[in-house]
Amino acid sequence: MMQESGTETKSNGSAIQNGSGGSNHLLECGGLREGRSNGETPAVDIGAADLAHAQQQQQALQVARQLLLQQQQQQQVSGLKSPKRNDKQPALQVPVSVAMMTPQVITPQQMQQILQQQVLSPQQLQVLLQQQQALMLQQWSSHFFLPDFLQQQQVATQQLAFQQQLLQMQQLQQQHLLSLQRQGLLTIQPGQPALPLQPLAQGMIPTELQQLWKEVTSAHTAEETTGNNHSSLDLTTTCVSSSAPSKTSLIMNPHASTNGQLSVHTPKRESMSHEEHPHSHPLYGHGVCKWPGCEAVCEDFQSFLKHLNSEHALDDRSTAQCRVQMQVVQQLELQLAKDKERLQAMMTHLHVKSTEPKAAPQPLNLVSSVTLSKSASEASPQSLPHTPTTPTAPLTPVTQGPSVITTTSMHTVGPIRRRYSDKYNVPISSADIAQNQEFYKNAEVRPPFTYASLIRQAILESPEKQLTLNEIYNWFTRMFAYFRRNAATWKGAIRTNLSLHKCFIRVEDEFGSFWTVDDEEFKRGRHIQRGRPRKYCPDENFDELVAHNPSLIKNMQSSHAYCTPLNAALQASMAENSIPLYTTASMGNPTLGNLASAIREELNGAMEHTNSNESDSSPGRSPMQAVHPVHVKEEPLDPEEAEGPLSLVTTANHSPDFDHDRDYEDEPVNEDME
DNA sequence: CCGACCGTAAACACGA
DNA sequence: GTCGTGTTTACGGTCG
Repeated sequence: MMQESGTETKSNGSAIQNGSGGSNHLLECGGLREGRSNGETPAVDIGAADLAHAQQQQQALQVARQLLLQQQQQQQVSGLKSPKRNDKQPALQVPVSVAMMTPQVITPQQMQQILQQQVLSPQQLQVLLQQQQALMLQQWSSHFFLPDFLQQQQVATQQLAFQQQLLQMQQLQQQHLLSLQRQGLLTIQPGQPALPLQPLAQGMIPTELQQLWKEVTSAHTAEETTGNNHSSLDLTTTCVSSSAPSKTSLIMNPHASTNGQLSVHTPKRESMSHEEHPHSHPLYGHGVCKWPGCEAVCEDFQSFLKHLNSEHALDDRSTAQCRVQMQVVQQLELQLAKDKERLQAMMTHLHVKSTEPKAAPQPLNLVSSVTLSKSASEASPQSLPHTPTTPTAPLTPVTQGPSVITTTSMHTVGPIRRRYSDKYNVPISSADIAQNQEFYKNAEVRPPFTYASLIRQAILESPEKQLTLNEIYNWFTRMFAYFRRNAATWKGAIRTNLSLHKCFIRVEDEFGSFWTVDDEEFKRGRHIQRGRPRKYCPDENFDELVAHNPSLIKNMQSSHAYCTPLNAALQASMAENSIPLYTTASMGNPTLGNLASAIREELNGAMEHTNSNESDSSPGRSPMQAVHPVHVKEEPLDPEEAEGPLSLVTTANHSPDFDHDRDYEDEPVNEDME
């Protein structure tokens, strides 16, 4: 590849020898064509936003987790009369009073909906949860309003005797236990199945229920004191490398969370604090009773216990509060599970993007002998992107090619060989390549883009929207490890594509030639029909003419470029594309800039007049000729008309010289055949 | 099956 | 003559 710099040296005075991926512009900055010689793509920060979202999500999850922990503590404590639990104190306290001002009442369903639909920031989540909690507590404590389920519950409890209350409490606790079981917070021992509890309990007498209650409670407590339950809740570091979790595994099952190092801080310290601080209690903090809606001031722990036993004894009110607290916890858990799932998907998604390249060292050894088509068929079972967020998406080892992740659309995953046919000739977005930049840079995987698309991308990525052939080569080798081999093959393909595609415009100046792209033409996807004479202009006289006019582009498309006006579509296309094409070139490079300005001016002038079909061009407009060349055609509906028009050029140029182009005389006919 | 597209290889021309 | 560049053609495969 080093040898390829010869031409470039000629053109800009500094060789480009960075086939392995160095930064071109540094080497080229001294050249006159420095502006356009850089095909380098600035590193795109593809992951920043995603990571930010993931971080935010994780923060939200942490907050939710903290809230959930506390809620569970409160729930457990409020629902249980076990003496063991009285020694415990919550490590976290929710400032319930903060949110009391919110007048709105959000039903659990609404809250759940909100929580499910949105990714809340930590602050938002916290505020929302606090508000909701506060509201609910207010409602229960005042008995002004209760949600339906609560009303039913309360009516039921009011009609029940103490025995029934016990039964209800037992059911509540069973629900709680079931919930905890689902979450993996509670390990049900073999001899102590929890599921049969429900039918069992219904047939039990209160004393039996109480006994069972105590057993379950103690089991729960014992389980809790180990800290395992809490550790299972810690999501901070666990989800990166794990595969997409199933719904069930999402629910914080400690047995399922084997893949992540469980963060130690919160859980164990909490449980230890409970053990180590006998006077701590989840419902007691800062001298205040933390019973939902209570906030009674208790001078010391003893008075708190007294208060707790007196004011929050087992009655319908406490039961209702407990139940509501359970609802809160459940919703938090649900939200947590969903957020965790979301985070999991996000992390998996980002993980795939960031690490897959290295994880797939020899993803597809399509390198050498396999043809593009073969690789395409192997690599891409499908041609349309699908969401990477689906659990199935990420890594399918063998057949998988690169994971293409689109940010804008984060949706392409897998080896997608994109073929940009004329019908589906959608340009590759910068993101398409950029997002997988690292992958293709490191893995010798054939990019699922056509040469034309890649060439276009290379050109468009360049500051000046123009590259020399050598720069295009460099871009390929720099951006794709795959193109660091078999140079002859793909370089030949590049050249062929440059010549073959209408969208690529060769521009020649005094320093050499470079290639630009007509994006509109590219989107049209038209190729120059094979067998038809094209850009090549063997006419010696013409060459002579070009020699006298360095800015003249050689690859003028055939004679009709000089005798027919541009069609409207072409004009629009040119107006859109040509100016940016040259704008940057005109800056910072005097010579080329002048040339570019001249071309642009000429082009603009031509644009304004082409509709007239008039040959308004003057000899002085010669640079202009250079520009249109290639696009001359292409109104599919009316090829001939499309062909026709372009008179920019000048009678003067329309010299006998061009008549030698008889080879191209039938071009319009051929194009019509398109 | 057909045609368009694509990738590849090759031939050829041209200029340095 | 060699090399880089550019064009054109042929061929086979894929895909709609």
